[in-house]
Amino acid sequence: MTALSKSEQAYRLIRERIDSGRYVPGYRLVLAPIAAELDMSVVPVREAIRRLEAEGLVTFELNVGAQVALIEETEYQHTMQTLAIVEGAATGLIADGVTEDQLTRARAINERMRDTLEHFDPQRFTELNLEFHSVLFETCPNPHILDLVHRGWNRMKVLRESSFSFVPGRARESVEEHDRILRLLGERAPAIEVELAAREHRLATLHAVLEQQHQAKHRAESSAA
Amino acid sequence: MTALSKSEQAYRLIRERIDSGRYVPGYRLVLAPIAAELDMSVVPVREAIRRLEAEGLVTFELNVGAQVALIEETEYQHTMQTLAIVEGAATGLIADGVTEDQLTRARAINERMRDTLEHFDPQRFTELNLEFHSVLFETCPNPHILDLVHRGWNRMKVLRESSFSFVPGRARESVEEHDRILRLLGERAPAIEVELAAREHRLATLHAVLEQQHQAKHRAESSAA
DNA sequence: CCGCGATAGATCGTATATCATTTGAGATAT
DNA sequence: ATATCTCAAATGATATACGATCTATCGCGG
Repeated sequence: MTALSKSEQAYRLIRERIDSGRYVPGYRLVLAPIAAELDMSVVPVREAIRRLEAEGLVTFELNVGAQVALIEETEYQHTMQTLAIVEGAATGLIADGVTEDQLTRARAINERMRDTLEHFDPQRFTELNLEFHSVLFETCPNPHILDLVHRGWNRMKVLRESSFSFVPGRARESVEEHDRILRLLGERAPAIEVELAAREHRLATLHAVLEQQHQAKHRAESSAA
Repeated sequence: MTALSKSEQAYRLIRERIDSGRYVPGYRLVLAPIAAELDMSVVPVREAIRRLEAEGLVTFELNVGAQVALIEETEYQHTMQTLAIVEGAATGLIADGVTEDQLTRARAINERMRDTLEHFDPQRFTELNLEFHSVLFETCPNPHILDLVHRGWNRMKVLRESSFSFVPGRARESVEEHDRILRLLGERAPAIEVELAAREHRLATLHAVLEQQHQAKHRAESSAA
């Protein structure tokens, strides 16, 4: 009835804790305590950590051990840029086969996102955002691309909690960009157009965050002077 | 002096054998014999196989074991399509920062490819092709995208050996498309233009292979009738 | 003759034990 | 005071052993 190997259990636990931020970047994943907590030996825990390593969520050093992947300044940029590319591509790929039902549901989700703009809840907004894109990706014919999108999302989960805060006003733009993507899909625009719109959608968020960081830095410097 | 863990040794051995085609798709990776051959216990071998699983080179089933990933008809398409997207993106990203030195070396490699067209050697051609793109990717600022490209190449290694043969005439076109990409890069064309050219380059190969398969199938059917 | 259940062999999954490596604290010498 | 050396504790890496699970074969009953 378990149908779940111990290494799978360990994987899920560690993964969940990284996602939730309980294991922050830099946290050392020591085998023995984790194994003890899960009431298993270290062997399955090692396997779980190896999987996480292959996914880029933890870094590893021979005879030293694993720690939750650290994020450099540029890491966020690269992840977002990559996500923009693969998410854009995935959206472009659905352009030809998107159904009216999908569009209807996506529109509904986007309206709910619009509603939340009044009493804004970043957590909820992010959830709805994932839902929005997930609905569209349902009919993506290329599972590889979808896999890359999901990897990107997972990576973002780690990054989000760290030092990258929310950008005011970006949510509203985001909803409008969703409108635009839905409109393009609805009027059966060329796939490349849809792709680039989706890509820009993600890149716009990246640029907004970078801009905000730049300004925050500038403020800090002038106040220090 | 070893500086190499056993699980790493196991990983490399298995990986090399998958790449070289010695372990064909469907081949069952049984722990004990591999461990015996490498003179180690099964534990590091398991870890190695887990890594390969995370990379998609082998599939895994609980309590049954691992086998080299099988390729369905559509798998090749999806892999090539994904590779077209990420390789295109990577090429687009270098557009702004490409150096004259890179272009010179890439041109030289492409000329060597042109030379091999006379007495054609698919193996050699593929090597040079990788070299060509590698030279360009040297300055790619986004390591994530590069990683995706390499994953794609690895995946292709597995697929190439299987059932997807060479397409006559495609090599010459390929060299010409390389010329085109180099020309765009040389005249500092917009990144998106470079990206789409590189993407098309890869997609053209995909379409050529599909077309050839379609014709082969058609021939088989009419001769059967 | 075919289908189904029992059984044995193969193989995987995990625990325990041991060896190897790293790291840091304390001692010692310069 | 600082640098380096030594050694012990912590931790990772691997081997071995055993129990669990699957798979294929064989025999039995329909």
